[in-house]
Amino acid sequence: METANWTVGKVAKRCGVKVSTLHFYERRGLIRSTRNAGNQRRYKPDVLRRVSVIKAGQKMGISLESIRQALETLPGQRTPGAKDWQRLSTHWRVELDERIAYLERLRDSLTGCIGCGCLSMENCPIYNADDKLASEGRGPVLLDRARGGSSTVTQ
Amino acid sequence: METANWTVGKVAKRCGVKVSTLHFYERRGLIRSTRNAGNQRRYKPDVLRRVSVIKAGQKMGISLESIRQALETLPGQRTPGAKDWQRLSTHWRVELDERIAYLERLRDSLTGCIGCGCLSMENCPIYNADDKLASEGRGPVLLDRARGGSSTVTQ
DNA sequence: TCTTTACCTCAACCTAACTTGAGGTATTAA
DNA sequence: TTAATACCTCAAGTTAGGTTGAGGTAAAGA
Repeated sequence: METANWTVGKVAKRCGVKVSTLHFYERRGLIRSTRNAGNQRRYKPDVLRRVSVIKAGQKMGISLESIRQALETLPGQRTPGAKDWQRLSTHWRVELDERIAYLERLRDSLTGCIGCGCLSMENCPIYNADDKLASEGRGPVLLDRARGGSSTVTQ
Repeated sequence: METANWTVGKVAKRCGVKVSTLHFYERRGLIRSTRNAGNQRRYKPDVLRRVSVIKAGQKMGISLESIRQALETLPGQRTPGAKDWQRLSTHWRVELDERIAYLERLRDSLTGCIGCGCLSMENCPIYNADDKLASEGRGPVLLDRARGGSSTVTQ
């Protein structure tokens, strides 16, 4: 067991996130901490890698909840090693591939549309492009803010 | 001027969105309607294409606000024609290309990481991957829900 | 020792993109 | 004509991913 002696402020600075973000991640079960005598958080050094992984996952468009689930598969007792992180990144690599493929299909459709100027529901291939990823429900978000409620048509 | 005789319910059904979504889009200035004697919305047929464009843009990861701005460049008086929609899709095609390129860079970095199992802040290329797109501020979202506040580190 | 800086909790706020519901009016079909 | 839909507005709720602030305690350095 490694010594848990990183304070929340140090971790925040080192990882480039705010202290409040670390609190938030802890509430969400993405990272853990122990407390010192004065009830202050103390982290084991592997928290640094965990936060990196969280940020990397977010860049790939993976939701915090999915990241949490991925982190959950890491060994709880021993400190995760290279193999563990490899498994994780291999998994995400696949997701990233799918995401890229989806956007490429969209791009191809769009290229078709540029010719006809359509982009219209009835005719446009882009509208009917393979929606597998898009409709997969609780998928991730990319590069920015919310998209809100499901677009299911209960009508 | 085309006849504005689409009711909100018809448009919703045809476009696969909820009535409340159309109300919402109107409040946000993405679509417009006129009212009949009984204060009910009536739409010109080009609203169908506008909604398609909105949905296509969202699939590409473009925010509603950016979509609004794009739609704003369409002719207000005459009904937009093929040329107008072409200009729009050409513009988005570029954005989509950038987005794909960003994810590909990320994928390449990740591939490197799989070898070393790192994914860690200090060493991992993915962590320091070109963040141009990601940090461009109010960019769009992809395929799903919110990611929330900016990740600027004011410390 | 004293003061500054860091930390703690909890509640409330923020944005995007919608959805839900209440209370009431229009339109449509039988 | 009447009942069933469809529509209207406005306020409030939802989710993700955080941020902000108040009120109070701990630790660190001069």
